[in-house]
Amino acid sequence: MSTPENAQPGQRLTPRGAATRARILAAALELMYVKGVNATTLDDVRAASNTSKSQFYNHFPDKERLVREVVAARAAQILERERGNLERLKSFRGLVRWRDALVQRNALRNGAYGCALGSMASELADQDDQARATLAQSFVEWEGLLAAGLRRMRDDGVLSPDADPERLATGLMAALQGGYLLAETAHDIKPMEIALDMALDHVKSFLTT
Amino acid sequence: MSTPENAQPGQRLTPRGAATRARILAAALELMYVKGVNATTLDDVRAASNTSKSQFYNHFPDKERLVREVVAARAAQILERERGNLERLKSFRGLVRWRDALVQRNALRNGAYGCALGSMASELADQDDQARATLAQSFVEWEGLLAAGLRRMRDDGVLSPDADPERLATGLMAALQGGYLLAETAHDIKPMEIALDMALDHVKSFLTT
DNA sequence: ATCAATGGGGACCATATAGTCCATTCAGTG
DNA sequence: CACTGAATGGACTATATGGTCCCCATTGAT
Repeated sequence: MSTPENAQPGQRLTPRGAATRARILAAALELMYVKGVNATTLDDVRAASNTSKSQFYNHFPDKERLVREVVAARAAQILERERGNLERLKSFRGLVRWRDALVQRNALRNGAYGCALGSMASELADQDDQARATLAQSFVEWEGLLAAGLRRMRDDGVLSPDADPERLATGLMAALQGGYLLAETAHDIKPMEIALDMALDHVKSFLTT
Repeated sequence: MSTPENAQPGQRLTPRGAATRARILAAALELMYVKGVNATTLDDVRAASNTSKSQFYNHFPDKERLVREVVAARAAQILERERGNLERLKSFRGLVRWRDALVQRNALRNGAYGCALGSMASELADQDDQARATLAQSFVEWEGLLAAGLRRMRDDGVLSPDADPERLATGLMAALQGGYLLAETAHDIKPMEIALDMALDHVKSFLTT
């Protein structure tokens, strides 16, 4: 049988096959970021990954599934990165470093493409409910990393007891996402800097020292 | 000649023709909002507007032009509305009313589709530079309305002299757009409320009374 | 009524795109 | 080496989609 009943997990997979699958996913990850999900065709992915049609359908039942795996992979990648940036957050300076890292990364492209997660959210939220759910969950986890750091700050007495970590985290995430969007549209990261700085200023108002 | 040299302005246009053009644009405006720009086909527009292919190409040279007119029309519509909501802004309570109006409107759909301008910005920014420029300009004008109101508040002594109206306006817009995105993704307007409230809290910190 | 110009209906075309299928090659195991 | 299942190449199909074209209808002016 050329097309496995279940093009997903299950049956055996040689290292060679696994490498092909990884190449396809990596190409799609990149293309869907820079061109957008809907504007990326399977042929684009095929060409960029140096694979053939049959290889694609050997590993993915259809395009929708590829999209969902791309969403999941991107979410995992970003959460991994953010975990590294936030798991030891415990001071306002740490929050500033977090801000700087995001701004610098986005400055490299002058804001182009926006947030890898946010742009997919905007494109898929009203089109693929499963993808939307994954994205929503990812934002929750991302905010959770921020909230955990803010909670540590509060518990350490850095932030006042009436600071609400979850609320602040949501506000920071909104400022970040809004900043990404304005920067992408303006081709200028200034709005992103302003948005984040304003959110940080708000956090600062809860500092005890 | 069936297709006018210049499918845009120029040659005569009867009321009948104008009505057809308006119907096409209105249908595209709606469809591109709920389905997204790229996911809206000319056939969708044709069906929704009860027109034929030749009618479309009588009034628009191609799809790209339609998209640009949709962007311009939406921007004009939103700026018109926001002008009404902001031109007399001169108190913090006015800002709260502005927030409430946006949240309520978005709550009707539980956040679905997001901001009509923001979602197009995300989709078109890296795809159609002319559309991107129009959208960027529209955001600037929208922020300008906010900034003008904030400046009135500062000049009236409602806000402290060190409040920066432009900065605050950009921060408010980012919070709004980020809030839209998170609400759209979560299918819950709560994040939008939190984002806007946090931005308003920041403005509040500049109140003199 | 006639005529010219605008508006309209819809068949038609070229291409892009998702998806199918099968013959062939490759790699591991007896 | 022979065999087997996975991996691959790539032709092929069906359909969607943007865009063209031709002819007919409507309308307003003379």
